[in-house]
Amino acid sequence: MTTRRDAVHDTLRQSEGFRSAQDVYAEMRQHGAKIGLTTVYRALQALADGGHVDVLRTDDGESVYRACETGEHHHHLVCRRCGRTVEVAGPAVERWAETVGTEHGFTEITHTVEVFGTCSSCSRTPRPA
Amino acid sequence: MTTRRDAVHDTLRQSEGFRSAQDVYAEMRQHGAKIGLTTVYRALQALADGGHVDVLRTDDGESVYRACETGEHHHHLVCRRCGRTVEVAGPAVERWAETVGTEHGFTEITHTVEVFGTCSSCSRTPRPA
DNA sequence: TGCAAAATGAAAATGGTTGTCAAAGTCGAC
DNA sequence: GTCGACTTTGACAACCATTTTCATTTTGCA
Ligand SMILES: [Zn+2]
Ligand SMILES: [Zn+2]
Ligand SMILES: [Zn+2]
Ligand SMILES: [Zn+2]
Repeated sequence: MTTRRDAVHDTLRQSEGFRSAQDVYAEMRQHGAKIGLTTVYRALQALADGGHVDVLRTDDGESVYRACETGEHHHHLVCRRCGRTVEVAGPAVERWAETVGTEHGFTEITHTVEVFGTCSSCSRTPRPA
Repeated sequence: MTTRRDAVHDTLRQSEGFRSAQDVYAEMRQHGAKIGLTTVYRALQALADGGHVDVLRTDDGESVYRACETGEHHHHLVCRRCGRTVEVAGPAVERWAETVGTEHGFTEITHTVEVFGTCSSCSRTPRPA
């Protein structure tokens, strides 16, 4: 029953970085999969809701997904050129967020933290412009 | 020449939290301002590009803007209920981001950090559901 | 005053995402 | 094995924030 969802999950697992719904859809069709775009969107949503994949928004507002190794809370170091992504932990950041929120009387504190950069492989190739 | 842009900036300054382009447009019209939606979008973009206002994306992909007090690099503690926003500094986070990026061979490191919570005023009102 | 360049905004286009709904698949009950 | 209730699927249309177009002001300046 979850064949489609698993297929989407698998496709995501084979990707190095974050991929958009349209990316995943295109790739699956490329590999001969018989699936609709709507279903890909639904599968990704379900996977995200269930905490099986991570989601974030690109600068241009697109949602991108990634099947991370660890199920625990973590953040990402993403290459802005090629998308290569490294999962990173930040105990100091976790504490800081909690503290700063509490200090101002806020409760139920959450946070979003992403780090971007140019990876070593990409910084070797000629500059963009 | 920058009359419109200043008007948009002023409207933003009178707001406590982050506001969307449509919000700003609606409020300006409410107050009798003669301005088009396109111009509001352009003004906000220009202000953001010039570093005069901060931008971030809501969970549903909308861009929201805020005229912050300080021009220096900072982050935000935002009430997810009423939008009240506090500007916060996080030297530890700045260092952590730089370090974690460098450790993995990344250069030109940037980061996005936002903290969300329920402010003391809001946590006094009855629970949502 | 004259006019080229910049700003404006109404309307149309864009594009990712979600809603609709009829067709296809699932599965236990009989 | 068949039937019917329920779920899943996906082509297509609808949404909606944002961008593009482009004709019409407005501005800056000689
Ligand atoms: Zn790279
Ligand atoms: Zn964290
Ligand atoms: Zn609040
Ligand atoms: Zn910072």
